[in-house]
Amino acid sequence: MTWRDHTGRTLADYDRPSVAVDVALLTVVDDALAVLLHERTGEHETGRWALPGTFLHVDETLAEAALRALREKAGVTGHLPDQLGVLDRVDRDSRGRVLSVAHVDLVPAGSLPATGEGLRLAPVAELSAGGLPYDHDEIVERAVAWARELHRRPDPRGLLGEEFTLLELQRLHEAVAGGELQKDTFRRTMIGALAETGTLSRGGVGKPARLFRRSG
Amino acid sequence: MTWRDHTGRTLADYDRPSVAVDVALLTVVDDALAVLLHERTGEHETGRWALPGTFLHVDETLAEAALRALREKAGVTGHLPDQLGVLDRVDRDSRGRVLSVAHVDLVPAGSLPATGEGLRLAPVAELSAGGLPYDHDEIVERAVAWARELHRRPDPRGLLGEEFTLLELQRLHEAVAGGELQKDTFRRTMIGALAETGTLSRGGVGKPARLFRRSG
DNA sequence: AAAATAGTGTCTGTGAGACACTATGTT
DNA sequence: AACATAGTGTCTCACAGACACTATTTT
Repeated sequence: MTWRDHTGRTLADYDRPSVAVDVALLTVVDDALAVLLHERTGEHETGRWALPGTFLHVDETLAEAALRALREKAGVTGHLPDQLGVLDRVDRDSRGRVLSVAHVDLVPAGSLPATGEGLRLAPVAELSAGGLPYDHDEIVERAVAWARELHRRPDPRGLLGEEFTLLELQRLHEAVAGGELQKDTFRRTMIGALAETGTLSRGGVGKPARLFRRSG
Repeated sequence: MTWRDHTGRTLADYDRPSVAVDVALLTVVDDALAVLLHERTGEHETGRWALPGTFLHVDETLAEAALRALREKAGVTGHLPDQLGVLDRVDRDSRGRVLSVAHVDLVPAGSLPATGEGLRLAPVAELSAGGLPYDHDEIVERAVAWARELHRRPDPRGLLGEEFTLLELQRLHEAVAGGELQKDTFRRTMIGALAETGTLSRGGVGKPARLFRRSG
């Protein structure tokens, strides 16, 4: 039995907006924070780079749609983005009324497919205003702020793998923060959430560094 | 000219979810944080108290829909809620696939219409789990967390009016925080964002207190 | 020996938290 | 005088930031 309102109409009788999801998938390459873009195909948009996105189907959750967008548009699997918020300007999409639920994740560069072939990792520091279609510039801006807030803890998304030196951890955090950090302060703020493995790094110049893993 | 995809379809040819907005309108009454509820009317829901909400129309923004929900369901005007996030469980609404974009605001109790008549201010501490329909319990929970984070600054929403004593400010912050605060610490953390008016409170017992207003 | 990186001792400043005291009004 | 509320001096603790030093490795 279908629900009807006081005028006998069902939900299907009312005009509805479309709902899209867009995903800002962040990673760190060459000590710089970057976002995954894919090249659009279609009549008036070839050559346009944008965030992976898709329309929400009626039988899936936002998280499922975000996963599907990553898989279909960028060949990426294995990551579960967080929700950032809804972009709702009435004229944000020329195809009609489309809400976009923005998502974000921060993942190891090694977990992404090879770039080229309509796939690109763009350093966020080099994105100019207006460089992305729709309001994707705003999504990236909010995604970067999300990542910076997240990085009060040591490598919360495990971009470095299980074991790492404090210098490696600091380089990662500097890439996300977008600036240099001081090594003694950094060490003392992070050390509380790290555990020594007991082994030392090998193969570099200078004094070998202790290896740590995340803890607490 | 209407946009068409590669199969010649327009956006209207695809099945879409409905989008609702729900608003957790918080206030402080009797030194306690409370949320505005209204009584639903309709066949199977009379007697059910819920957050004010409505369906998003295709030609309005989420903010406009939130304002409309407050006006039509609760007779409240003059407040602009913030967006909290999207609730998207596939089965959250038995009428069909409905996303809810949750909103929140914190307003002076004096700016609300009289309660009674299907309108109620429920202290959030007294709401039991499962007491509200849909996932409105979760919305209220997130709204309270939002208000607590907001209250790192003195009375950011101006619930006290222009001038107030530090004790009045402390009582407000205790209501939002849901617990007692220490007066000397509270004074010193807030005083930097306050300016003295130069006048004193009148009419109470004990030493008259200086009046302050927000600044910086 | 020189260079490079790892790691720490220590000083300073800030700010929260807590205790106890002083100050000034009403009853 | 007793009480109630306002306001502050001061001690402690924790932590961020900065400087400079020591430690251990490679070249």
